[in-house]
Amino acid sequence: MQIAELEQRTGVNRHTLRYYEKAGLLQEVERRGNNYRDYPEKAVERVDMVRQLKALGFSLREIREVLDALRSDSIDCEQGAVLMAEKKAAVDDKIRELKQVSALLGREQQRLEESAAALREEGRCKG
Amino acid sequence: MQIAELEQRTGVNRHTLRYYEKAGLLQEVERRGNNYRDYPEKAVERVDMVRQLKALGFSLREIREVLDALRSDSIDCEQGAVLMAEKKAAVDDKIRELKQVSALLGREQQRLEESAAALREEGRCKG
DNA sequence: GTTGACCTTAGAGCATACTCTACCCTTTAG
DNA sequence: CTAAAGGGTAGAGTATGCTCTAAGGTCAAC
Repeated sequence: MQIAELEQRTGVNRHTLRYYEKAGLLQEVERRGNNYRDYPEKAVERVDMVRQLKALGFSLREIREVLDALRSDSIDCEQGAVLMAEKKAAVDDKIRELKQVSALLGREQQRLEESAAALREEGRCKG
Repeated sequence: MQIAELEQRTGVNRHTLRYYEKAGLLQEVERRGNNYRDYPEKAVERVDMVRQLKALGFSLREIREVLDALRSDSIDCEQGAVLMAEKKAAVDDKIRELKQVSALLGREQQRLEESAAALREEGRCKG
């Protein structure tokens, strides 16, 4: 598929797609005779993965490492397994931290709701 | 406390601390007669919260919104409760996504470990 | 064969979040 | 009093991750 289709299907700007390619995030990009890029179907999935990991706070560098290991034909197995384990540990840490944040936000939300209810006819919130 | 102590206790560069203050992330910073900043104890906690949220992929703007609502003496209760609910929903979404990523990484790790074991005396990994 | 919608590259510009430099003031110790 | 250590501001510089512009090639329709 051409870049316009990938842009439309992923919602990622074409300039950004070329940027990702330069950054090594998209490696299976063929060229036609006219020098136009020709993306495989899998590119959609791959770009979505990049978007997803990005939203979770990973840098492009980290995402590239993960994608490289997932491709796993250019990397040593054990090395790949170690990298996966590391990334998984990092992700699991993030999950733990986010759970704490979620709990904190939940408590605060409740507190604010109670104050709001109590002061519904008195005026402003006083925490 | 002075900026050097806060820098040392949080591990955050003093330039960055001043930058955070300008960005509205640290609002309870007093000044002494000599114009030196005088941080309260709570600042340590607050900076840690910023660090934590940042690591989880929140922008300073988002962090500021959360911290503002947590301070909750300058914001309407109901408004604060709504913001908290929104941020909590965003965090919970992230948790769900991270769990999927963690599972995927776990599967890949296992796959790579199995390949590594199988090919231990054959050579390179072939996925 | 020309118009218009595609595509290409190189490089400029922008937002965010630092990080550092320059230059000057304050405090503390000798 | 002076030197060293620490503080202040303003603003420059850097890294990341886009996002856009300029200049030009390609292709399908008329």
